[in-house]
Amino acid sequence: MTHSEENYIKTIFHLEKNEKKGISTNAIAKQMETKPSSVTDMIKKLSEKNLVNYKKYQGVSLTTLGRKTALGIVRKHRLWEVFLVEKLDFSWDEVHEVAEQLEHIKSEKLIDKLDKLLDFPQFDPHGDPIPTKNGEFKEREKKLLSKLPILSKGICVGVKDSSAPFLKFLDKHSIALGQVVKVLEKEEFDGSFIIEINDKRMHISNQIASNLYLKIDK
Amino acid sequence: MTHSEENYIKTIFHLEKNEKKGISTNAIAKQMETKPSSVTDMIKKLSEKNLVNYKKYQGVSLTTLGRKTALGIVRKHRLWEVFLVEKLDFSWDEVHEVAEQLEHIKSEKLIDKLDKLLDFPQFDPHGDPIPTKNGEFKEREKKLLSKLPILSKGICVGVKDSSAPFLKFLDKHSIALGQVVKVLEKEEFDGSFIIEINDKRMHISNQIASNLYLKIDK
DNA sequence: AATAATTTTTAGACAAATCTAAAAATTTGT
DNA sequence: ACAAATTTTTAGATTTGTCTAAAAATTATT
Ligand SMILES: [Mn+2]
Ligand SMILES: [Mn+2]
Ligand SMILES: [Mn+2]
Ligand SMILES: [Mn+2]
Repeated sequence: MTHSEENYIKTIFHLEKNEKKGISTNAIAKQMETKPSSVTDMIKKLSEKNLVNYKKYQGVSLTTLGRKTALGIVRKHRLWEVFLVEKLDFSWDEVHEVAEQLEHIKSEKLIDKLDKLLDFPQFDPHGDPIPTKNGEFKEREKKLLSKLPILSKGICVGVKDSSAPFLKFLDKHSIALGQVVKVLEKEEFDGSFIIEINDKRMHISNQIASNLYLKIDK
Repeated sequence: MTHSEENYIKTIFHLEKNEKKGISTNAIAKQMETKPSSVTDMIKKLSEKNLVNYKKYQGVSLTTLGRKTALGIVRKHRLWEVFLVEKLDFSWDEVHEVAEQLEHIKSEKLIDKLDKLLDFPQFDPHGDPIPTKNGEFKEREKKLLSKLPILSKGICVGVKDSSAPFLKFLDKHSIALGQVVKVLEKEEFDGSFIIEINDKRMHISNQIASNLYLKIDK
């Protein structure tokens, strides 16, 4: 598989998470910053190779083989992100770009050994799950802070938006994965929240609350 | 720079080590397992970009910029090889192929951090020197075992042929870098040698002796 | 249900990197 | 020095992945 083919497969995989129907040509084009006509061309090729199901004008979905392939790429991407943070002291806002390149390196042995070096991590630096060698993929139970009832308590386990600006914002305000959070108040007017984090009260906008995942204490 | 351009630059760099004159189109084509006409095309592009000096029919040589670029790629290749051996337990005959891919990853920070993680190694698993960040490149003083006078003693510091079959052969016979070697006898008839290594006498063919580098004790 | 807007596909073009076949230049051998 | 052999370049084709512009199909609106 070429880099380009892998990127398409990965994009379709991610789009399928929030979309039960076939993925549209336009959605893929927008995500990949390319033109719909280019997407159609590539989809035909992927369809030839049995990686996607495709009927004209009907959108596209991954085949079993396509899904397996996507999981392999996502696995590599996320393991490399862990490596960059854990072994090379990258911060979590710097890893994605480099992982986009590293995910295309072809060597099963390399990725198995890397997995071992990192002690078989289950989640990447952004809290996203890492598929196993066999393609098993367990999403953690987690909810957006913005969706929680008042007085819930939980642990910060992930981000929905993992763009560098958002991650830097979190760093700046000392919000990190693993921290205990309590939702104190919601301001209905603008959807902002008052939370307790690091034993400190803090006011966060709705935009922030809508991009932080918590695991709820039972 | 594309992967392909980088591969050409690196090939020319390696060919320049054993050739004072311009590097011929055919030599590049043979090394890269491609056709001379493809080489001509690429050379023109590299020349446009000021990476090589080129006059029709006169062979090619790296410019200062080209050499600097080549050193960067070689640095990355060799650092990744060290990483694979030191951190991921690859054997020295398995690293080259993967390093051929990894050398094209673009991230200055990545390579600097990798260098640090590995504690700034000076040589790769095959005994080849690793250029510094600034492109300094110190060849170690070393001689082929086959070129040494009888009764010289030295330490095995490198291999000329770093193909997997040769490296596996050395493994099989417990010959490794760092070992002390004494040249006991040379058989003029077939150019083979009797050496002492690991406190054991051993008979090695001329082919082996012509591909092992020793650093001579003073 | 007909028309308008949008989405998707097709047709044709282009840049990058390669190839084959043929032409041009250089090198070798007598 | 000249012909033969070799090397190198050119010309033209091919594949991959992309693009623009136009046609076709689908979806939304009145
Ligand atoms: Mn990422
Ligand atoms: Mn991630
Ligand atoms: Mn190598
Ligand atoms: Mn090496």
